[in-house]
Amino acid sequence: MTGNSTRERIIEVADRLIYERGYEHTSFADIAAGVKISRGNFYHHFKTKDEILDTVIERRLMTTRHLLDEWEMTGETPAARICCFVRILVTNRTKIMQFGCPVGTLAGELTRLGHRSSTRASALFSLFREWLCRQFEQLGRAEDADELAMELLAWSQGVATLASALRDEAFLEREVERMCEWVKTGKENVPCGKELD
Amino acid sequence: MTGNSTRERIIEVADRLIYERGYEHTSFADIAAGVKISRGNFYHHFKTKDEILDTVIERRLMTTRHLLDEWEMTGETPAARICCFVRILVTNRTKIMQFGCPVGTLAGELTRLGHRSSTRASALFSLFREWLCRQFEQLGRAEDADELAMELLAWSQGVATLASALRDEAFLEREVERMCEWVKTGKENVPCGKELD
DNA sequence: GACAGTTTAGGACGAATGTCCTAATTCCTA
DNA sequence: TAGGAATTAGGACATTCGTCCTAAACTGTC
Repeated sequence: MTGNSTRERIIEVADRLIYERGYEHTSFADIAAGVKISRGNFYHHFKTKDEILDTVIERRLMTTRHLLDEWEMTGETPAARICCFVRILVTNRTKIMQFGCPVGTLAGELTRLGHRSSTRASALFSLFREWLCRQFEQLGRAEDADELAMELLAWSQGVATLASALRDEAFLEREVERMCEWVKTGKENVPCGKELD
Repeated sequence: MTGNSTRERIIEVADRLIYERGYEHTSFADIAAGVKISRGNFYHHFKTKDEILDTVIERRLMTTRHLLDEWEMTGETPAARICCFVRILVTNRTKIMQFGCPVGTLAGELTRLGHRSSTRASALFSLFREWLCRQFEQLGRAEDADELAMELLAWSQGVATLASALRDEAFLEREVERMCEWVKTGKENVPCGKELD
């Protein structure tokens, strides 16, 4: 039951593999090989594959809550805190370029397959949504805070998807800057500073 | 070799199933059952699973080219043509809510798995990108046309992902309206018409 | 040192997978 | 209409999948 128990190591490897390969494409054998235990041992810790998935999702929810709490504690301005969120795209750009956004890909896969746990996976989005919503409220946008939160979520999702598919890391970095600018100024920094006619 | 040949029917069913379940999660047996032929017959038309995938991708590329050509021929203004693109989100909203964007999900899956055909799948994005680029050029934004195209692509991708994961069809419809507004006015219609401070 | 409970390894299981073979049937052409 | 090519059905194949069982090894307690 210690932090480095076999169970904990299984969850860590499963978490990584589910991100890198997707849930359906991650097998018991893959995870067991990653943890370096026998497949039989596996069943002692998790009775079904879905049970691992649920555990991984709950773990991600917990990790995300802690991350958001940390950002909230930093004492910076609301705009700066929102930029913390935006900049995870840059921080994790190597993995995002390879595997996409961990939140979006899992929620997408489970929703598409009509999996029982798709709701819990999507709850990760809700976590970010509500946190962003609070930040926009503190920024003086109480009336439309949730809409702004959804807008920023969608924006960052799209950037992750497109940068990964088109292998365009410069695009990812450029868009992160534009998002931060948008948060600070409230205006979209249309490229080249022109208006569409 | 006619239009309704077995081969053509296989491609159609494979196209649909690959969209609905993803490539790895679509089996020979699934497709064969959909076409109502034996699995053995299958091998006469396609030697490997990857061969079907390639055929489906090429078919999607062709279909998309025709679609874009049609939009280009309608003789409307460039802004109206761009809105044609944006509104496919609404037109296909039922399937998008269930299975996400067909372009983004396939490109994402293949990129993540490091599949040989990921580049061709991403070429679908390039098709839209170049088409949008041309429209923005005709709209008098030659210098930053490509950046605007990427921006709109990312925006629509994010909206599809988020609407599907959070089962929020109203969000999808609202964002489509905002995108069309953005194309016409060149300004982002920030919710509630306020500016961030 | 004996014992109970936990953890582990190894493998069995039926089902499903992608691939491939063979033998029928259908179709077109000479 | 006869013969050859194209198409089809059915199943064999090795492998992998999630699941589950059993027996050995380990752990801590009296």
